[in-house]
Amino acid sequence: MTQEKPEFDSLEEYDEEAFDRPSVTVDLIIFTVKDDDLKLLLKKRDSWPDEGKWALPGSFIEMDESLEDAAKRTLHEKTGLEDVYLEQLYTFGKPERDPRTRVITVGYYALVNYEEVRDVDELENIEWHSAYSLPELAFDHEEIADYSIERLRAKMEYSTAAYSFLPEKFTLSDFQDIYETVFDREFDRRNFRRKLKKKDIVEDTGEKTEGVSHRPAKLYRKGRELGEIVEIL
Amino acid sequence: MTQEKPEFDSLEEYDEEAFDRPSVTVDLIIFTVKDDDLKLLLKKRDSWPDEGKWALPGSFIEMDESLEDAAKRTLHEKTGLEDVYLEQLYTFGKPERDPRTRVITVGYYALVNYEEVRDVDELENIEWHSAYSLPELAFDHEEIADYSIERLRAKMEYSTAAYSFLPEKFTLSDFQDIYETVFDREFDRRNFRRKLKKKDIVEDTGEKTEGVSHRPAKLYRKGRELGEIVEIL
DNA sequence: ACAAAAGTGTTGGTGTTACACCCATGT
DNA sequence: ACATGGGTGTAACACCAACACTTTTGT
Repeated sequence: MTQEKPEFDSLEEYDEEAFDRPSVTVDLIIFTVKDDDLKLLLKKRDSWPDEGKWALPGSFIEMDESLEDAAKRTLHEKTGLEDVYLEQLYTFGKPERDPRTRVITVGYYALVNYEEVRDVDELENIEWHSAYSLPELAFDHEEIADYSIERLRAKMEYSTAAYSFLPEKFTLSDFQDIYETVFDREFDRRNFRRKLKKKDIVEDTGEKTEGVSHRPAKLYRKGRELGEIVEIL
Repeated sequence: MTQEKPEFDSLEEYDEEAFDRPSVTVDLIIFTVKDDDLKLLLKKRDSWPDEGKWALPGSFIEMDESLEDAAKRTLHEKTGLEDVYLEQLYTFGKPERDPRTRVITVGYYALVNYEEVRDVDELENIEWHSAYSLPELAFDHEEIADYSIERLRAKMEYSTAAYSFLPEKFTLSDFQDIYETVFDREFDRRNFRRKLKKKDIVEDTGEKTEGVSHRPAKLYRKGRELGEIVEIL
């Protein structure tokens, strides 16, 4: 606190003096939508501190990988997925956020299609939890999770990130259901559909759903790139 | 790369094994508007690497301070200011971004009123530079600066962050000039003013400018909190 | 025939854009 | 009197919110 504050320019001396360095991790908020519920993947902690509480999956940054690569690696370990929508959320670094040592964590959020995720039961102590009724979380992970929901909503208002939650072919109701789940409110069907079509967010495949006990719905595919900026709400 | 990848849960062992930890810094993008130009504060590097190039002011995180505190400390060192608009931008962590050692940097951007900044000439090798014609920057600071301009614009579209650039009392033209400078384009005066008034972004003080060689302008003050969310453009 | 979800248009109100002239002051 | 920037209203258009009935299929 009262020791010399090294200037950025003098990093060589800083190294020689071996000042303490913080640990740096990535933590992942892995979102999916399933059964009209927004869910995120949590891992139960098996040791001190916060043993038994649920935590966001995370790992340490390795010296030769970028932050995004670390996030992708962690995501792959937990879900078997690659090439999903992934975005840096925020960096959390209060000194007391981890009682063991100084840990700065870079949060990333990922949007995944539930059907494409490797069966999570293969992994010990990993489960999907509703974002709307989270258990008690370890460290400051509740703050991180809350913030990630805010950012997810902001992103989905003006981009096509929602494709991530859907299979290749989907109905307009599927699309709308995602929005109603994530925003936890209803939208007018006619107005919602009009916008999806006018802004070329969806593209007709010519196919229809089969085997449903009501009128079949047209199937659409994405009409823009994943994550492209378009006003949706 | 092929060594064991420690799981988050096993941090105690990780510590004992003394894996390398990255250095963590904050870098600041300190914006101001002066003479119809968007400017940011740069420091000339006086040693390897990139000696002679300009760099964003930054410093190392200390073990007992939060990221935001580190950013405030750095801002104070360079400008003498406290309590300014300050927001985390993004965290940059490519392994090769600094040739000396692994450095992860958390970018923060600050918006300051030029008149309130301590005279920068007191400090060696620190200068304001136009964001629209930056010199060659050290490290990946050009990328950081570019991204910060994008984010500054996004923020100013829907919040009152622009108050930061203005004195307590200002004219509607002053406010508009800030926007025209930051967005590098013109806005219709009547439409712009209508919105500022209708959304209570400005509040009449009853005073007028004095000593100008044209019609005096009404003086306003901020009508909302700094950084409050309101659509402005 | 009934249940279930799909599909579809119009209207009134609101907000946005584009545009031109007079006013108050200092020199 | 001139130069300089300050101040103001309106019309056309685009967008948005609210609203209910018919269609297609499976059981």
